[in-house]
Amino acid sequence: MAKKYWLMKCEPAAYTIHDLKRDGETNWEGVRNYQARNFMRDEMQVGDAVLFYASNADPSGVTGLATISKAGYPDQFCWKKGHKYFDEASTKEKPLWYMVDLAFVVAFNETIALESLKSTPGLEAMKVVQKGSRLSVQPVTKAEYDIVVRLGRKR
DNA sequence: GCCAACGTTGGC
DNA sequence: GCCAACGTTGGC
Repeated sequence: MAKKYWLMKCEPAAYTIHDLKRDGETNWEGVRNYQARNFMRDEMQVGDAVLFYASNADPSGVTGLATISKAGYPDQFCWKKGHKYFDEASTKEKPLWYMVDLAFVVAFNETIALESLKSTPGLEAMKVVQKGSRLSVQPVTKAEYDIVVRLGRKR
């Protein structure tokens, strides 16, 4: 399968690109949205490229790059009673939610703010720049990915 | 911290 | 199957 490109959101209070740099690799668990789940379960492949996006941040924007190091597999945290992400609707026979693993690639020196994304030609169609877009895992095109990487390298 | 936009739930 | 109520997301 051809390499795909993604944007994945996370609040800095939960996890940042610097945490990922320190850890090298992390589990991307806790996604509880069907669209996002379907992308992780059905489409993500090892080696896919990821724009790491900080939401609810100052400023919000892309803070670095990551890559998929493990493709979609059942979210283990659904099965832990009492855990924040416990969900009894998900069983080992029929998992409801999925997670992937991410590996660190690079942290940008400066956040590429949402504002910059909005004003950059070629990125108009990105979901993240559209008002009210809450999807935490979203596909981006190679062209969009390349533009963002170029913005990141400049700084 | 506010609040608009969105997704999900549940009564009917 | 509609839609109001609710909970959550995320920009500001």
